[in-house]
Amino acid sequence: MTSGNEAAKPNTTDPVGFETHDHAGCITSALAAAEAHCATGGLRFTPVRRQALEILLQEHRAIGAYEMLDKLRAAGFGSQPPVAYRALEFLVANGFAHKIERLNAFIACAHPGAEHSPAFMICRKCQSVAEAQSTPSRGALGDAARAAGFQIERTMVEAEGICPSCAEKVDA
Amino acid sequence: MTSGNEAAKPNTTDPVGFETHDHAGCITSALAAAEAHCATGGLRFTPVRRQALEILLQEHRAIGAYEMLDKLRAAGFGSQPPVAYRALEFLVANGFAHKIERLNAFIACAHPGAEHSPAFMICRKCQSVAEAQSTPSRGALGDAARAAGFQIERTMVEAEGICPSCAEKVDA
DNA sequence: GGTCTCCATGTGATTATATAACGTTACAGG
DNA sequence: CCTGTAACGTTATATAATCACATGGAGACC
Repeated sequence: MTSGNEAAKPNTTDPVGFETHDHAGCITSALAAAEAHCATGGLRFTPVRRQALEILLQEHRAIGAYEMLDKLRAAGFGSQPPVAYRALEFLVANGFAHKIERLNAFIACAHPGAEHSPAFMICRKCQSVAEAQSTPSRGALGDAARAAGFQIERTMVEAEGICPSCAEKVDA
Repeated sequence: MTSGNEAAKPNTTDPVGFETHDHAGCITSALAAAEAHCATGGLRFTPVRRQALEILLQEHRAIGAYEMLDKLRAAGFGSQPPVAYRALEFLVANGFAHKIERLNAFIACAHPGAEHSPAFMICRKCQSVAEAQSTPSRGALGDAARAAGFQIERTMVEAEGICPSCAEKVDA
């Protein structure tokens, strides 16, 4: 609410999560993209899976598997942990969501469809999470991996710190 | 065992974990370094903490808190989870060990004393872990953080893939 | 249409990981 | 010696994740 730039559309490579945006629109388009991707790839975008993705998109923050389970139960689905874990596993496996290892929590992908290796910025005050891009194979890690003969398949990058919103609250 | 280069001493910035090295020596020197650091900083390098670090150094791999607890119990210390978690918390807080979020496990720091932001290479076959350096604030993530106004305090970089040893076993 | 198979779902039970809360003990400083 | 603080040990509990098994639906195939 500190600015009135709701007309500013972030492009798909911007970090998302610390700024206002067209929320209803991003939910709709992400769901549509997921549906299309599933149809193309022969994947089954079942009701639980759709609901789980919609929950992640609505919350727009990292939520734990049990919190997801509560919401799925409230929506009329099963009430045991595997229900949530299986839906989340599907979403993560297909790039619709990511797991934040640091928080043992899950968040909707901010750049659905695009091939990317995500990096996350996690606020240690308010726990909000923004997704950015990382360049895993470049830089020191890539050099070390090549030198050691290690074949990188996937990288997790999670930065902990203070988000702009919390920074201006405390100012110190 | 594929090479006889046990005389080759890796320098302190090399990745550690996928190659032979002077194991007894690295344990001794790491314990001494920890002791010295604690004496300097007024920290208490108590028996449990020392034993915990020695266990991590001996194993030279990532071990879970409960596995650590078993070993501490065997060494005559308390047998309840907080015993292990507190020792590990101390070691991590003071840079003697790191937590591998991906594995919910802990590993002795390979570059004790040095200020560094570690990056890990985790083999998905044998679970071995090597520590390298990362350059968090450089590259795409640093750019995104600056653009978003996010103040990075700490970064976790964990790469999953195949270690050289497992790679030559399967060859595919 | 029948039926077979595969995959997804739902459930109960269990395992794994981590922390809360509290009393006791060791130790440094006055 | 007294006192404050930090570390330790224990009980109990919270949180996270998986196992194992039964049911059911959608598509493939005849």
